[in-house]
Amino acid sequence: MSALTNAIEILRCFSSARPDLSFADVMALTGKPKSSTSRLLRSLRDCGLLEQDPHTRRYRPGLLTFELGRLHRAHDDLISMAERELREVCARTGHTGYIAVLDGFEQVVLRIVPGSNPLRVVNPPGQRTPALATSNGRAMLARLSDEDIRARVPATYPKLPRNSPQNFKQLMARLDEIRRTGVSEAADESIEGVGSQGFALKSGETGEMIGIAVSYSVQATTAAERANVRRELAAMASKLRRLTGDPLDQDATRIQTGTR
Amino acid sequence: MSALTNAIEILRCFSSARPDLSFADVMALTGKPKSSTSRLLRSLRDCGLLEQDPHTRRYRPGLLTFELGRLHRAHDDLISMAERELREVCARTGHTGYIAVLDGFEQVVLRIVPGSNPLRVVNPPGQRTPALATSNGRAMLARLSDEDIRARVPATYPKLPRNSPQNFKQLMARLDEIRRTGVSEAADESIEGVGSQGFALKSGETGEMIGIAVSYSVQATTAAERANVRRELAAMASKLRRLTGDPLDQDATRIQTGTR
DNA sequence: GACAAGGTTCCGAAATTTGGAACTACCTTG
DNA sequence: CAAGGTAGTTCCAAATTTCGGAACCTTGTC
Repeated sequence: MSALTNAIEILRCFSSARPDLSFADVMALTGKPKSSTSRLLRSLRDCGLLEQDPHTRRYRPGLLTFELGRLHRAHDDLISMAERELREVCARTGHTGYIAVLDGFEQVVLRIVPGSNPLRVVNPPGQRTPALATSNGRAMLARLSDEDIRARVPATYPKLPRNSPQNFKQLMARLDEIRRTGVSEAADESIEGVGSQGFALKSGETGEMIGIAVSYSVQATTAAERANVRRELAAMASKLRRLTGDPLDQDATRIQTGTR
Repeated sequence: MSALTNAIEILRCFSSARPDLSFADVMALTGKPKSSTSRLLRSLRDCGLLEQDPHTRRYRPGLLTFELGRLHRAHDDLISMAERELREVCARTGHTGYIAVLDGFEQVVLRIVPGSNPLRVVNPPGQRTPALATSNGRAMLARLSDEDIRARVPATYPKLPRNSPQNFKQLMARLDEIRRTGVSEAADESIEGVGSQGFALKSGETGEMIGIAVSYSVQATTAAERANVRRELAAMASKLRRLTGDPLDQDATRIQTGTR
């Protein structure tokens, strides 16, 4: 196991739930002996990947990660193009928009477009959530091959919110539905009372994939309003697929909120 | 030279001026042989610290840096307290506010508070600039010991904009002035026509230091307006020093826009 | 088809990492 | 104040990685 692997293992211990860690936390989370942990933490601190609070002695991601994180946006073309379109839809509908990428069986929020309707934004950029429990997450999964999906879902199926697929079979059923209908929808999953609709967009050029979703309060929206969101998303999906050369664009006449 | 050191050396090649790099760029910038560069880039990519554009094959900071960079913000107390005060000053004066930290002889922008006056923001968060050429950068340097300053300035004094100190002696003269008068001011340095005033804030608890500045167009402001900015900053400095237990707070009656 | 640029793989020598144990520093408690 | 605990560092020989030159692929180009 290389020094870099170890370093990454430590870095991956940090999350929004645990934005800072003590020496003991890191030791427990990585299961490494004291001496190794000590040496590694010091290296990471000295090189700027971690910072240590002088008072509490706890560690947190360092200045270097802040700088590099700002540069990550260079990811431009696909994401900023999608963001531009999403902004318009959010302005028209008043709802909140999300753009995320898939990483394993989780998704990471890249951009948020706050809507005008009051709805607390609970997923700030950088937030990591199981892709199985979101509309755009499932839309992205639906575009993978079945074997790829199987490889991504952990051996022990994760515990998900009540309305999310509770096991692999239910998951595949929902993905199949997305593939058939082209619509990915979620309601009362990650957050009670919040629903969303989403789709996956894949660049024909680079093959990279992002998930785009619009989320709203289930109570505060009518069925008609949700149908309107569906139309807006379908139009956005169609336009973006054309612009980015998404392989799904081939039969551009069909309504494609989701996938195949 | 450890694997981690090499990895960091590569990561530090990225900057806002060069947000993505090719294999050859990295090789040239690090001066490492092909084989080492190849191995290292692959490791960094596999672990998520870098991403590779599938089309151009160029590398850029990866998803992991994005996530960690977001967490770095949790670094709150001192910075968010300063940001809150800065927001009020910027709202009152209409100018743009900056918060930065010192790293070697450079500073990194952490937060920006856009003013209502139209002035293009040229230093987005994450931006790295020589601290010698900004008002708050020099204010931070002024609070270090002379030997510490000497250790930070590179052996060959860097080439700076016309109005910045051109050599070590000039630099020390300006720092001494800051120490005496308590005021740090810059005009027409990094950017033509832009001036700024700043001060350094140090937490009495943790010892960490940040630089706070307000910047404005030199042409579009009167001397009276700039004097007003000075008063605003002095008031903010005084209040923040009290709140954070800054060692400089000892004689809180004096006007302290800059440092001792 | 030859060439160059860009990049990967191989391999033995050399340097680094590992982790147990001993050690230091600093609290807390009886 | 001594004893015990917690937190973390340093040491060292063994084991693992890394290093970099050279040979080897792959792709686009003239």
